[in-house]
Amino acid sequence: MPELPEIETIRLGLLPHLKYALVRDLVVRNPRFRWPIPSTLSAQLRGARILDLSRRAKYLLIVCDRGHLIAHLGMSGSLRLVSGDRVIGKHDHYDLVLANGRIVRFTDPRRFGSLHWTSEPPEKYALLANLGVEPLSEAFDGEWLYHASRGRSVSIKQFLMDQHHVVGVGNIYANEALFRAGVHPHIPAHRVGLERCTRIVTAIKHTLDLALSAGGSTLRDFVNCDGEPGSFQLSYRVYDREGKLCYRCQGAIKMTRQGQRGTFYCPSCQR
DNA sequence: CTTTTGACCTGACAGC
DNA sequence: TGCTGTCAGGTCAAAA
Repeated sequence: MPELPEIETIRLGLLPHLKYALVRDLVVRNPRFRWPIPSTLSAQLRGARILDLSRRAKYLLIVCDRGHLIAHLGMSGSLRLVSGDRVIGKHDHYDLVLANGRIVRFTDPRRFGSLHWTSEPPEKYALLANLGVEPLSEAFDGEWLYHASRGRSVSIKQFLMDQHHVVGVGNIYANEALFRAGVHPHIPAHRVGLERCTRIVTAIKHTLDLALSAGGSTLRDFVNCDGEPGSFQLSYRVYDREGKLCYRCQGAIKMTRQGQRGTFYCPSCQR
């Protein structure tokens, strides 16, 4: 499923094809997502000029001359650039048709994705307005994490996964980053000191950078805009490795559940 | 205010 | 073989 590096990979892949492209149409086959695609959107988009692509958290922002199209890929969504004669699959829910006949096709078996439109500045849009700091920005550092987590009783892992604090850190990266930082996922956030906060931040940036520089990782069924998996085989050190041996200490990886999400960790390497 | 739980959806897989 | 049940995931809304 796409996490932040995967969205960024898709953005970079689509950018040369979409920048300054003219939108011929938006074809919606199935508007039923978490938020329905407004029926008026197609008409609004016809003839629009795409100026740029940007990203906020895991939202892809398609900057148009008359507003912003905001796409979220949920957990099973993909955006692929296809030719006009490509066969339409069962889960191909909408097409952004360009004037040159090429299509940006959204496929999402589980329909957790969504498509939004706003003519306001995107940062004012309700779903984006309360998002936290970007994990790859300079603002996100050990000091920031330390101060932001004071007085918070939730576990450090759940804190990191809360989009109101830091965006773009999903379950897999949270598990992996905490292992790399040597921090136990169950520790209450307020009890993680500055030194460990710094290690966590470094580990998050490092893990995201690794996947990013390799064009996305092969997280489950991720494919980039050309329909290819990421070239970087992110070998999980703890995620989905319950009962297997820790690569560092040879102890058994443990699995628990936090907020209905699987947590994987090494009890002796993470404290 | 913070924190927890439920809901959404469907493919994959385990167990009968 | 085929049915049923459970799980995964991101993230908002509602409940506590």
